[in-house]
Amino acid sequence: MQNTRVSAVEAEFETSPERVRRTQDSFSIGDLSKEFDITTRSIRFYEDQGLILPERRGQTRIYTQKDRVRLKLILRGKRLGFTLAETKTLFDMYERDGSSVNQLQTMLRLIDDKKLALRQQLEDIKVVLHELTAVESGCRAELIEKTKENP
Amino acid sequence: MQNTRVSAVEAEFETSPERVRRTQDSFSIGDLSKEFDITTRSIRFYEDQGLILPERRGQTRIYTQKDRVRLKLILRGKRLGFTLAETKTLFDMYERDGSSVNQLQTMLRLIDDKKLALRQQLEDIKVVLHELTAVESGCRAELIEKTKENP
DNA sequence: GTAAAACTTTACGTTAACGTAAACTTCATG
DNA sequence: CATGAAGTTTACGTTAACGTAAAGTTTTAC
Repeated sequence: MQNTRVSAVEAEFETSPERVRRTQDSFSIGDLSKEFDITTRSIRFYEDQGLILPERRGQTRIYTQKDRVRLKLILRGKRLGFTLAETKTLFDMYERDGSSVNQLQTMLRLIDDKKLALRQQLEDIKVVLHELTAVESGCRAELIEKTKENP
Repeated sequence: MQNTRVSAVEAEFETSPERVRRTQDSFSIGDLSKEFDITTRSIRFYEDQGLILPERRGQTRIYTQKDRVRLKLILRGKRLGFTLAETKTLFDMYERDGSSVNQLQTMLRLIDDKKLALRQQLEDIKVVLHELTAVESGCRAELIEKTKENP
């Protein structure tokens, strides 16, 4: 009974069958597109890019809980500014290295890069906001001049 | 002798011939590409998009001070987050309305839009930075766990 | 006078993440 | 059994701002 506690990140990857029995365990592409409010085109695109690999019943795609979790992770990644390629890297890494120490380190590197880039962006935006305010002041002053000239 | 003072924005548009006599009054595409550290391809592209209209001596483009000033404005616009299309709108407006009250108002609207968008971006980035930090903490905690398990 | 440098036009390629359209099959339902 | 919903594949289109290559002309330098 060691390891009753499941880490947050792994909990999203490993689908403990017992805990989800009460909900579905397979989904159509429509189900998922509704649940996550994305188009079926997007879901198929993620498959094209090698991020998901649903089973097939004939032609039709059948998605498991694992696929569903992956979708969730893809979308979270997007919110965090990861490209699909970066997210795929993490997935591939997890495939090859279940224990995933490697993956965690890669994730940390990615996060660090993102944070750096975002901080830079933050600074840039602040600068531009100031510049914009300056230009704005200039414009206002000029407008007042013009309005004086032609009342 | 009224109007000795020239407004900042107009000063960039109107090239007072007397004030620039000591420098060149025509430039090659190479001159400008070096001065502004952009490729000649970019300069020709701006022409394609209708932002500049240099004279020609035969095939060769001859740029005047006015063109040079426009280039400077294009680049400033880019720094401020304006698209080429937006900058073109301002140019076109100036062409049709030299007095330019209209232009100033449009500029103010554009600036306002940009500021709003940038502030939104700023907020978004802050949120993501926090999320990233949270995920990072999770990863670190997990790494420590893993390292304990397999010393 | 010739070779290199600078200039020209034309036009396809790039990036990311899908949108959109066409043309088809499969499934459920009244 | 027809029809409409949901699914499928294929493949071109979108956006912004150029990059890059090819193939030609003109100018400058020695």
